[in-house]
Amino acid sequence: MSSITQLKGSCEQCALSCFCLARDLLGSERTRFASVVKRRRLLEPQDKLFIAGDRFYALYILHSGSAKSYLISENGEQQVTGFYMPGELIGIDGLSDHTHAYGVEMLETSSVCELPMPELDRMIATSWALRQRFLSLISHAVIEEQQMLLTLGKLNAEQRLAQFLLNMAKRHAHLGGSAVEFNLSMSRYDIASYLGLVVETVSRMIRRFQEEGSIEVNRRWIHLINKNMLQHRLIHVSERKKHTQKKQAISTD
Amino acid sequence: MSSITQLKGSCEQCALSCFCLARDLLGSERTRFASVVKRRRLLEPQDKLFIAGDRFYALYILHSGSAKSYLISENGEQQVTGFYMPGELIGIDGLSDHTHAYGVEMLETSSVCELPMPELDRMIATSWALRQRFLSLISHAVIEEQQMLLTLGKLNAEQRLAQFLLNMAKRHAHLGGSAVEFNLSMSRYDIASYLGLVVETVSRMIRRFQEEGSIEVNRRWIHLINKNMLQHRLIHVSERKKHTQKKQAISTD
DNA sequence: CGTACGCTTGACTTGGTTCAATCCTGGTGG
DNA sequence: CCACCAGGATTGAACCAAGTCAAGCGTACG
Repeated sequence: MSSITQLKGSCEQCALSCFCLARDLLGSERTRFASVVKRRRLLEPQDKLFIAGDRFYALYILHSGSAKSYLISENGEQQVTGFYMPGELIGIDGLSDHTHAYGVEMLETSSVCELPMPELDRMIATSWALRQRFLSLISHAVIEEQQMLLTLGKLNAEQRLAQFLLNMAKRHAHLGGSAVEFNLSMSRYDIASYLGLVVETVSRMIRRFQEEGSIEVNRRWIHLINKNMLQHRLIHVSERKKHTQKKQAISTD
Repeated sequence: MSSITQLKGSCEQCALSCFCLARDLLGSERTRFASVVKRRRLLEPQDKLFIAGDRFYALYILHSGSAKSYLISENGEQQVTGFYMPGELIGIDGLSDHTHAYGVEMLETSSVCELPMPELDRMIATSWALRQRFLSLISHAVIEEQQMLLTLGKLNAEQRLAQFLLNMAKRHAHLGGSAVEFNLSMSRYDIASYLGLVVETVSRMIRRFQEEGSIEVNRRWIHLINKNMLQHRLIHVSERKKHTQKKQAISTD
């Protein structure tokens, strides 16, 4: 297949290297890191980078495009557990027992840099900067997931969507895009699954935000007109609930 | 405070070392690991090992007792994000930006081994076995959290509690305890928060399991009489839901 | 001994799901 | 070029699982 491109030693020219695992590497270390990148794989929408149960042998950096990770529940439903954007590390679920615990599927035409674990491990051992960066990225993934546990555990549908949109905006901005206008690469079904909702609820919440003038939407194109209104929802409970909370607040001395 | 005990070089005698970060270390490496353990801290119930925002400087291994990690939501509610049992690694949320992202609070009188990061990092760099074990534990934490995202995203209250009880049983068994009889160290409130439910719902689900004879409960003491009945619920939809579906199917003609 | 707190229980309410119908829109083939 | 179709997305109506509210129980502890 022509979906494999040899790109050894291309990290120096890669515009993404200021975001990815190589971010903090200088001169010779960056060159050495480039040699760890075995190849760059080109993938189409719905292509799977790996699925649950696959043998783990490499980590990946998403170079372009986007992807989702997902688990299949015991009764066969798909639960989306995360979305990946360029520069992000994919595959750390395999480090535990050399078998992937979840699957990763591309949302659009994408390319990923493949980092075979033996080579990467050797460089992690010897490069302090890479080791710090690597641990930092893993730790960040843990924190993001914890945040998501809070989202699923405590927030209502409206708040979950607001959080999701603000998070997407932040990540787009981080990559140099607009912080208020962007295209979602995932379907409403993926968003719903990720947020622990059904697709109808997502649709209704989007409409609600549009009607109040917080956002403008056209299919997958999103324009955040008033971020504050979205942020406000995360802090304050919806109007109806407020006076019951006041009672609790008084007893918090 | 007398809550600090100097225990340098005690890993060799530690019964837990076959579970913890030192598991795969042999002879001299294990001795060296013992010197990384700066001290063992003794903590009382409700003591905080660290809270969100604290500066990160060490990782910890829970030596005895148990703990919970938690986040505080923007409107001040506590979300329990995980429980720790002996041998488990605590504090990886700090590796990202040297600040703890969540808090960890003891559930009972506990002791933790403190591993200052600079020393641990040096050993991770030089010991292949420790590095593998370390990455494995972190990866395991990621997988556990992903599993929890599925739990919160797809399972109903009954299934969440069943999953929780089976998971607790498995972890107790792993530590050499009984797989069917154990004491929970956390309150119903913590369980409810962890499972994204309210305490009343947890109470009702416990009663439901007792009434059907799956479990026996006395305060925090749990006896799993019929694990299969609990496991069954994770795969199949509850009976009550089934026949309401049937009823609807009948009334559709 | 009493009181505070963890836990349980019952009655009621509701946010989000389910079911069903319809509307887009992009791709395909005649 | 248009007709057709499939799958994503939206909308409305009805329902129910879990939350809320309120009351009461039991036990640990000062």
